[in-house]
Amino acid sequence: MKTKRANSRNEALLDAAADLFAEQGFKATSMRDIAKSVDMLPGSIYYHFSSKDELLLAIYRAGVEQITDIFDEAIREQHDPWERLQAGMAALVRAVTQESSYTRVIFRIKPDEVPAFREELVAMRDGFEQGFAELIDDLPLAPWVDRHLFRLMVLGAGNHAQLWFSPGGSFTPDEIGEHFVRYVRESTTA
Amino acid sequence: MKTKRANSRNEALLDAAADLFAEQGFKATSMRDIAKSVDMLPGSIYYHFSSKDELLLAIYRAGVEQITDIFDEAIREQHDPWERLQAGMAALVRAVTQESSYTRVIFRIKPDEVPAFREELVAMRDGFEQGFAELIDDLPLAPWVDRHLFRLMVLGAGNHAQLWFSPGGSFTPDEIGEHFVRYVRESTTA
DNA sequence: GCATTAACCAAACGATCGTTTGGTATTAAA
DNA sequence: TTTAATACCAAACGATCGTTTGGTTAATGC
Repeated sequence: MKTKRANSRNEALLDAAADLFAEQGFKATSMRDIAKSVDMLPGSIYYHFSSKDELLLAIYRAGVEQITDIFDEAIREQHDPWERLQAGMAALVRAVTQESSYTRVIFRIKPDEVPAFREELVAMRDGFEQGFAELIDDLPLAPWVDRHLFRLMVLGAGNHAQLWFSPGGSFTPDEIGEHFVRYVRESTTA
Repeated sequence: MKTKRANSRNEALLDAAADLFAEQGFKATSMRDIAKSVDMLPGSIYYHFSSKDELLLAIYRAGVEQITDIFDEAIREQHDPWERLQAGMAALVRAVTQESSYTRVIFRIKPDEVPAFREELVAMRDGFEQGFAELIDDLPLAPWVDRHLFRLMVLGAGNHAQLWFSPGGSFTPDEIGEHFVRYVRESTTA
């Protein structure tokens, strides 16, 4: 039985760490930074999490859960395969740019930055990308299209949005998803 | 007039630092790492470069020069706008994956990691991406295609190759460029 | 032959890092 | 009313970081 207080501080810590990791990166964020933003002393964090790496692991886990939900919800109401891809792309762009710090951490922090949990992190991310792969499996692509390469191209384009997307810019995530899919749809349709 | 010995040690330092930066990242590479790989003591590096940041700046400069050359040479012999884009894409994929450590550093180290030189680094990278923009300006695209967004999509797809490309994999950089362009060509042609 | 400069070494500096340790209020259970 | 667990604080640990300082050796210029 967990007390309310324990949970709230625990989540506050995760929130603060997720914010900082998403904005400054993992190595650039110190435990002292995190502690300060929740009004704690650095050592006190270790009552809640046993290491900085474990902190990232928890954030990653929550982030993957979030992005999976966002993604699933976005494509659920679409039935045309291309429109499903479009909705998925829009969800991806939202996730890497404006959704939550947790989802942004997934695309900002690379598994190699945390050697101790490298494989776990890769597995988590792959779990999400699997959803994307299924979307692409359902597309009526011409036989000369390599679905693996096609997925990497689309995923790369979406991931890259984290480097240039601006909330006040010319396009919303939905519009970006729409455009990107239109750019490839006719060329690759069987 | 510089002596041969000075230059060779200077270049050896840049080479070693570029290798390490490209493989481990900027923050994860210490001056002691660099020193060790050229059989020097850490402090001695400061005879050649005044700071770690300056080291990266020099590598960035050389890297942009390299990638610009690679890129220009790749598209020079092509005259059809789509084939020029294809050649440019192939060059980009080569640059971010297997070309030289210098070019890979440009796509691995983000300007925000070095606040002191952030703007210089951004300007350098933009200088290269300008070449890409010109390629896309020459494409006979349908009016509904946003060239800015189209460039970001293509650039993102190429950049992303650094995370999945394997020299012994199913595709060469040339083949990747060919596929990627084929995936968008028909859809977007006027 | 002498002075100078280039190219380092040896050693340390202060700062910051993730983390540990021991203690201390506060709360809840008995 | 005592006991015990919770949720911290205060202070420090050793390691590592980028960098500096002062000296040393070898090559070069006059």
